Amino acid sequence: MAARTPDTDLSDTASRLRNAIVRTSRALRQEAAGESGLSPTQTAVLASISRSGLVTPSELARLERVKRPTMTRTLACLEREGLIERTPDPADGRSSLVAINEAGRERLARLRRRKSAYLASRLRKLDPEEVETLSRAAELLDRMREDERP
Amino acid sequence: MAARTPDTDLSDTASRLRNAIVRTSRALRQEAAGESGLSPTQTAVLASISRSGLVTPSELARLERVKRPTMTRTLACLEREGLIERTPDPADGRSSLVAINEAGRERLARLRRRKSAYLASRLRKLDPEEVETLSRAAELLDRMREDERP
DNA sequence: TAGGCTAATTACCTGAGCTAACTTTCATAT
DNA sequence: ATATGAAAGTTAGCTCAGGTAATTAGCCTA
Repeated sequence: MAARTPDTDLSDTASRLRNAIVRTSRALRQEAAGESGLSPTQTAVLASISRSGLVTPSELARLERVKRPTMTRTLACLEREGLIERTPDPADGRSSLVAINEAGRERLARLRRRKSAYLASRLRKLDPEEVETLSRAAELLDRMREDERP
Repeated sequence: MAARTPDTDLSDTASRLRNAIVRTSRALRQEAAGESGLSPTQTAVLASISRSGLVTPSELARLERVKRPTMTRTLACLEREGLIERTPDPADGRSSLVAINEAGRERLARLRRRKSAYLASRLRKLDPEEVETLSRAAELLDRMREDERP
């Protein structure tokens, strides 16, 4: 059986991880402001829409773990930018279906190239083994959040 | 010699890492709102002050990679909460020196226990080896940001 | 000692999260 | 058939945390 990790170590790791994430997230936000015109939040939502195909605002809010009014605002912004389309939901008159359009796809492709450049340029300075560590960390972070059911 | 990591892999890793960080950061912010009374940003600054001893607002802004007015506001908040003290800088009349006080140290200790609980409780469900991966990832994220000199 | 640089602050803008309250629509129970 | 309750979306209004521009006060140097 695997050795138990002492709680003090876990707290320490948690604390360091938290600070690293907060600061990196801030750096990402700043980077975004300069280049692309879309914030990390907006980019994440656009990517979610792209992955989902046709999706309701509520579902998006659930995916992004954000409350519905927040998603309403973000979608309004993406729509203003002309990156998404909305059609009425034929199955539910209260709802609408959101989809990415051609401009959105292009923007997303460009963003993936340019905006990941911030992290990618830094990843490029690391060993392949360190990149692998970060890649696995990304999966772990996502998995850690999965069993939240609030 | 180590195999070169192809750029497409780097972009992919960068993209996944970015989304994971953005979403985790959001989860942390929500968690913070409930419990402790201090946001992740405020916590990070208080921890920075604690590490630094006596430090000027400008230096803190540099450490946290934030503009000075932003730091002014955050410090005002920490001061209102009675967690830090300011003394005039004997060497420079324009500046002041910031230090954590006893209440700040206590709060920080409590925060480290309580606020890391969010991450710690999730870390607890992972294998020790996975925790180790995240621990190394935290170091790597910090190192990656270090060579920014804008 | 005049002029320019730097530290800090103030005022104001934006984005992104939240809750509360409202409208419209759906589903259901009577 | 209709009344009631739940759910989707929005609107309004709050907060925090970032930013820029402009101001004030102090430092330094030619």
